[in-house]
Amino acid sequence: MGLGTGYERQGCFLARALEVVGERWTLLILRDCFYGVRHFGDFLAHLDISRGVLTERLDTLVAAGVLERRPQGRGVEYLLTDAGRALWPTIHSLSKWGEKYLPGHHPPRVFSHAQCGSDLDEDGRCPTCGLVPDVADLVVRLAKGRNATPRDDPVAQVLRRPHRMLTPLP
Amino acid sequence: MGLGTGYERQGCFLARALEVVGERWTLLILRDCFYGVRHFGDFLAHLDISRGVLTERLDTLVAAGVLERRPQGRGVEYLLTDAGRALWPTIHSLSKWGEKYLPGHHPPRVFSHAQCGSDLDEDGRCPTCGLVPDVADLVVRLAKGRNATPRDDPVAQVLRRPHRMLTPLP
DNA sequence: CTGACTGGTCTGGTCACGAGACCAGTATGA
DNA sequence: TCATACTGGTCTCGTGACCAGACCAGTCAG
Repeated sequence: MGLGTGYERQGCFLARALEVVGERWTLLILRDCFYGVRHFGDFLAHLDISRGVLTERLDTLVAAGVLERRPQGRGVEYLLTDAGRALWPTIHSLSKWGEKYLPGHHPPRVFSHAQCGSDLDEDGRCPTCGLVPDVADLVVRLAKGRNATPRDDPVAQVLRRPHRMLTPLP
Repeated sequence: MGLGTGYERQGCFLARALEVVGERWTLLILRDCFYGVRHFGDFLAHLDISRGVLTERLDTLVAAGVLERRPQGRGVEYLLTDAGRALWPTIHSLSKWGEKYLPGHHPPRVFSHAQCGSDLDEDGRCPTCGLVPDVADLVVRLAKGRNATPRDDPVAQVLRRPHRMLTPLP
């Protein structure tokens, strides 16, 4: 769909935001970016997304200034820009909403403040420091519990152990 | 798509949430619910959405426990449940993100705390009270500025003046 | 030079969406 | 009492997005 997904006449910034970030897969791609995924092939393996759609979404996100595309070594890196990082509160609150109100057959991921080790509360605040830490200062880990059908790609494997957000992954 | 939008293997509550709330139009429907829209016909007039899709989205939201469907007088009312209201932080933060990082040719909507009259900050907090007010205690208004192509349905007309969130609209 | 790896493009079938015609139940008014 | 309008839908058909998988081009290692 690219830009102008049919929400033009809404005259509303929620609609504008959804033109960039509201398409199928986009928020999951960004979630992976926060986890530290940077390469085309890793997105492909971790999300069950088709190549064509992944290409299109990455292009849209780069065009919108949410990701930066940077050739590197053998390959290409996609990195969150400041605008991209600013989406963290949205992603976190939607995740927490799902955890609270929707049934799921898998353990949630927990975010903790790297400096003091406390788990964040529902609003993303560190209960010890009282502040909302920067995403780069968070560690994700999987809560205890059995996942019925765990994935087995390289990204999923790294994410079984605690991992510092935004640091390169596999 | 209904439930099971193809994100099943993600084992992640963000994906679960997106199965309910991540399809085209859904968040805009919910935005309208927060504004106080309750009737099929008003959603239809305010969003440029097709009848079939609107029907399907409302059904999905009711099935997921986000909206409640209640026959009333002549017609039917769709009301936010507690789970539905809990989506406000997500919608607000995404809106604010769009306002800050995306170009738009229209004035933003501003939310203020009804009790003390202060405009909310970026995190949805009332700078005077220091707390995050309940959505029901907010008033929306349109910031000053010209909208290039304003809408002219009944809902849009009411929303030109300040309006208490969640109170019935047209 | 060859083979493997990465980041793609292209294609063909399927499924979701948009527009608009149609319809059923309930009030309302003459 | 019957015609009319209003509300909340359903149905159909054409178009476009998505998925799976084949294919491809550039680059680096051996």
